Amino acid sequence: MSSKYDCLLLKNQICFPVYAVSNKIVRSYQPFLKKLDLTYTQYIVMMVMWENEIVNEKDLTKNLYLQSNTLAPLVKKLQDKGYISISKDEADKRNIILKLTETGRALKDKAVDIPSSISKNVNLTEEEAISFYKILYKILEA
Amino acid sequence: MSSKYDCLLLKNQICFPVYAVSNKIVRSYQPFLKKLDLTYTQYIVMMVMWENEIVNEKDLTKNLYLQSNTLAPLVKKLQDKGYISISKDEADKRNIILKLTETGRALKDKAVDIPSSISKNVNLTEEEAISFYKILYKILEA
DNA sequence: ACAAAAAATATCGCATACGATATAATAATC
DNA sequence: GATTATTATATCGTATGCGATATTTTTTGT
Repeated sequence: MSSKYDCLLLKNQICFPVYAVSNKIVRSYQPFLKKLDLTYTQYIVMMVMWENEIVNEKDLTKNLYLQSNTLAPLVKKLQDKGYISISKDEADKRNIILKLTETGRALKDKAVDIPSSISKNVNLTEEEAISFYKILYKILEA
Repeated sequence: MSSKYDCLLLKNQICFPVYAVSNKIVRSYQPFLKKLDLTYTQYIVMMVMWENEIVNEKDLTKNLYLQSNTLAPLVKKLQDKGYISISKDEADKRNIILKLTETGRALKDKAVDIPSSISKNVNLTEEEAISFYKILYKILEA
């Protein structure tokens, strides 16, 4: 039996499990990140900082697919914790420049074991992981 | 060149794109849901209500992979909008019973076009969608 | 039946996310 | 070079999500 309402069944939705998995992932990170005094979103900001050391806030919003009004209070917290510094670009005062501090760089060594700890719970096969990755980025870049 | 820090690169992470796609999906729903006076989370609650009409709050938390402290204020808002009613189970007063109202049921007809509007933006092939779905539920049920 | 354990929700505090609007700085255009 | 358009952040309000703790109700064990 099918009805015009079938598309509204949770089990027929593709968007819902993405949302649920995302929540689950963020939850599963929290106990590990607590040791670094980071939330999940703060952690992905730090990942960008560890990779680039000096980052324009505008680039950060693009890298993380988030907006300035989400990131602004968050990077301020990271500054308060001493992990980054915030300054204005003298050449173009509209731009905010974030710089990794020594304390922030030191955190990288504590973070390095986290990804493997998480992936233990996820447990995808190699093919699944590759396929999953491709599809996710296909959607992100659409 | 590889380093022990490679696992901390955003592009090598599987968790990050899930999080970013989830945000993107929720964002893309908002203009459509605004017409129904619903947020995304309220919408998935309504999907459960449309399917079941009468729902135990405990079952709702399980179906949506969310907690009571997230859902409690949210269902109260749905009650305020007149879409559901909230009552206690007389047989076991710990249980909260949610019931779809007529107004809530009527909303279903307005919602029925939303899923196809969204999937136009996503644009996965049939195989991709199936594979994606399987992997997501594998993670959810792990 | 009564105390202890378990189950379910209630409450609180904190940290996102995002739309909407405002403001500041720079670029473009004539 | 003054005006307009664009770009980038700032501010505000609303709605989640979640950990932690407390409270209420039921179940269990004896």
